[in-house]
Parts: sequence; structure tokens; C-alpha cells
Amino acid sequence: MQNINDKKIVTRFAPSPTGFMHVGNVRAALYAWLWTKKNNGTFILRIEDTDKEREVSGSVEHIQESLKWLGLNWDEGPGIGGPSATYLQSERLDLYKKYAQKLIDGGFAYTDNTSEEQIEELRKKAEEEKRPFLFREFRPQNPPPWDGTMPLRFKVPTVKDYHWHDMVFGDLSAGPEMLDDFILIKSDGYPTYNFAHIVDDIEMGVTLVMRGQEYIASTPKYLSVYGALGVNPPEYACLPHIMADGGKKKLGKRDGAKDILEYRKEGYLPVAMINFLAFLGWNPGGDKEIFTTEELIKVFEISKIQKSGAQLNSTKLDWLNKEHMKLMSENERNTEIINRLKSNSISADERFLVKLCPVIFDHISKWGDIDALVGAGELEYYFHSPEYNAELLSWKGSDKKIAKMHLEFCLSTLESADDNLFTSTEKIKSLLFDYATEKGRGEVLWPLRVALSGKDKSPDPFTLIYILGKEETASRIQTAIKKL
RNA sequence: GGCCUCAUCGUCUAAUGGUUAGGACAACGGGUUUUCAAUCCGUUAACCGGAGUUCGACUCUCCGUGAGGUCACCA
Repeated sequence: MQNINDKKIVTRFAPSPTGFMHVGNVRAALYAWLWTKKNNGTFILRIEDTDKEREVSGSVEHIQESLKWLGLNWDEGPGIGGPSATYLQSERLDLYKKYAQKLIDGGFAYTDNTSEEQIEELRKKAEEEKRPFLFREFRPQNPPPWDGTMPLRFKVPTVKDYHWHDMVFGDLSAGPEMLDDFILIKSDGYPTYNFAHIVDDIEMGVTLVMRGQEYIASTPKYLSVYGALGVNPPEYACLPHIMADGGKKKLGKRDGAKDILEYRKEGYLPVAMINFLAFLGWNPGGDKEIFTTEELIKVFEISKIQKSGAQLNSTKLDWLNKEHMKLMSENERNTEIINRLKSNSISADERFLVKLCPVIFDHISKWGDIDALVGAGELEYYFHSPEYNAELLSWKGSDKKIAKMHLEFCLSTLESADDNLFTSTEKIKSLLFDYATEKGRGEVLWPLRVALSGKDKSPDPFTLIYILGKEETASRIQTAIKKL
């Protein structure tokens, strides 16, 4: 698959290290990644750390770990390097200066010696007059040469309407009021995002810029800079925002957006997470919903990205995760479940735990649900004899003597049964099922199940017997009989 | 406020002028399970409103309405 110009596709994910990554950030990375994988392109990870005040230490590592968890490997970037190394903007300051000088030389940039107070005043005035504030209307008459201590501003060359194409939103346009003399280099020497990303995208050969739709409004500014630089702009694909679960507000850190690594902690599968994220605002058009990452790469199309923002739906994520868990081999699943049990300080004979795994699997949609199961004591009776409630033991209040009689029959049947009949639920069932059917399943099976679990809700008695084993089963039934 | 964008079941979406508007999640009901879970079957549920264009509009145009974005020495 190649694009129209037959040139290699280069995309980038360029987060700023201001904290953790949430679902919205990661989806942007995923789409860019899917598109490059599909087209055999290059996926660049670039860290936009030009705002030293908002930077949160550890974020760079956190971002990388998040991407690695999901398998979104980058071809160039931190830890790997590449032809444009380094990939940290704070280490590329000379480059931005070089480009800034180009703009100055071409008459496209000037020193802004206006005081912040003055700007503030002008801005207020514009607001009072209900018209947009445009710095270009107040350009200083004789700006001093730029010495790096004052901000450097872009000088909009031609004020006009802009029309451009976006791979998601289609044809877009903006009026001249969106064009203004914005700051290229701040007074602290760092470039603004508006400038740095353009320089880097040019230098790194980026052919497609994917980013949130909040950048649509400032695209004319960028186009104008590309024009001044005499460089063709890349293609654009803006992504709609993801809305918070249950609301219509843009997902953001302040409205409870979760760190993507939280999902790892809760035991979601990376492949399910990818599947879920991919379908949040995109779908390939068929009825198929469960996709492996490889399959997604094959069918991914930018043109099918939705234009409106999708709401996060964690219930659907749970469903999807379960579907992907079902796709795992039983061995893999058991290993995960047993590890999770162990991390909850549950230890028992390995063979016993393996028997227990399928039952646990039925009740969870992610590994972390096991924590809750353990915490609520739902698994207690597998490991310790339960307390018996004599009322519970008799079927819906029927005669305790009858319950006792049935239990005694079950006990003697099981005790006299051959050991190898305890190797499957089906075999155990064959021992007792006919009797239960004859006498009334409820009357027989209810007290039996309660005798084994002590609860009114549990798996069926045959499964319980299989898990507990012959000896423990007999011992529990005996105890229950004494209670009656 | 200026500018820009978006709009199908509760949610995620399919439909590219002609369908009984389809699927999935959720919800609800039922079968199977002694019970829970799982599973199977089924039900409820949507084209934001109004004008046009057209033989025919969810699909095209315009006007409303609603929602979102953006107007920083943040990205």
C-alpha cells in the first residue's frame, strides 16, 4: 500500500510531558501508528518539552511505558534515536534559532518589545468592543533587532482566507481573523509549540500530522508559516475529541480521565484496549467487532474516522476485554488467574488452583476483578470449610429430615465411588443426577450445594465436588448432616 | 462575542438518493441452569427541527436549534 505521491509515510506522536497519558492521547497515537504500520511508514515519537513550567518529571518515561504496554513501538524517538536525534525539543534549540533567523532574514519575524501590560490593555479593549484582538494590528513601529531576550513574533505575510483539506474533516476553511502574529520564540529562549512542531515536522520529514481537532482553528497560522518558509505543508488528519464516560464533556484529566496505565493495573489486555480504542470513533464498516492488532492494521482507514466525538463506554470495554480473554488458550488464562490469586496472597496446591480457574474465569471480565472477588470473600469457601446455616440447608423450608436423608445418600454414593470418577464434573454428575432427578432436583441438589459452599449462590454442586475433591467433599457433607 | 466544526436507538456505530433504517454494548423478557455466573433465543429503542432540490431524501442545499473547539510568552 502506497500513498498517491508514492512517498514514504512518516507520522509522529508528539506528546508534551505534562503528566500521564489518557485514553484520548493514546488513541491519537494508536491511529497514527496503525496508519504507518499499514503503509509501511515511519512512526516517530517526539517529546514536546518546551514548556518547562508545566513539565512533570517522570512523564517522558511514563509516556514510553504506556506506549510499550500497548505495543505501539516507535521507529524513531527516545531510547532508539534516528536520523533526527535528538527527539526532545528542549535539546533542539539551535535548530529553532536557525529557522527563526531564516524568517527574520526574509522579513517574516520581528522582535516584540511590547510590554505585557500594554498587550493586556489592548486585549481588554478589544474584548469590550466585542471584536477579536489581533496583535498584527498593533505591530511595533521600529522593533529592535532580536537578541533573544524578548519574544520573537511571526509576521503574517498575507492576510487572507485559508482553505485546506483534512483527511478526517474534509475541506476546511477559516477567515483572516484566525491569522495573527503569534510568538515563535518565547523570552526564555524556548520556541512555542506553534513554531517548534513545524520546524521538527519539516526536519523529520513528517508527511502526515494527526492530532486533536483543537488544532483545526490554528491551522491557518501554520499554513502561513509554511508559506513563509517556502515549504509544502504535510497532510492533516484531525481527530475528534473523546467524551467522558456518561457525559458529553471532552475527556480531560480534570474530569477523571484515567492514566492509561491504570487499565494495565486493573488487568485489561493490551489487545483489548487497542481494539476498544480503535473503535472509539472509527470502525471498518462490517459487523465484526473483535479484532487483533494485526487485523486492525489491515483494515484501518483514516477516511472512516468519525467526525463527532465519541463517548467513552467502560461497560463495552469490559465486554470487549472478556471477548479477548476468551480467545486466549486455557493455559494462558490459568496462568494469569493463578498469578492474580497469588498476588492476593492466596496460595494452594497448583492442581487445586487449576481446577478452580474456569469457575473464576466465568465471573470476571478483567484480571483485576479477581481482587474484588477475593476482597468480598467470594472465594473463601473453596479454601476453608464454611459455616453452615441449618435453615439454608433445607430446600425452601422443606423438612430438614428430607434434606438430611438426601445428603446421606449423596455421601455414601460419593464415598463408595471410585477415585477416578472425581476427575471431571461430568463423571460426578453421572453419579448423582439420576437420583436427584428422581427425588426432585431442587430437594437434593440445593442442600448438597449449600453443604459444600455454605452459600445460597455458588457454582453447581458437581463442579464444587470436582474442585474440592473426594475427601473434602465427604468431610463437608458429614459436617452439614450433623447440623441438621 | 468573532471564527470554525459536528449532529442516526441510552451508548458506539452501519447506510454514500429508493432498506420493514442494520449490527454491537447496555436494558428488559424467556429457555437452560436448584441458585449466581456463563450460554442460547427474543423484545424495547434512533434519522435534532423547518423549508427547499428531486418521481423519491438519514443521505444534497439553505435557515434554525443544540453540542463541541478556538481566540496564551500552553501544548
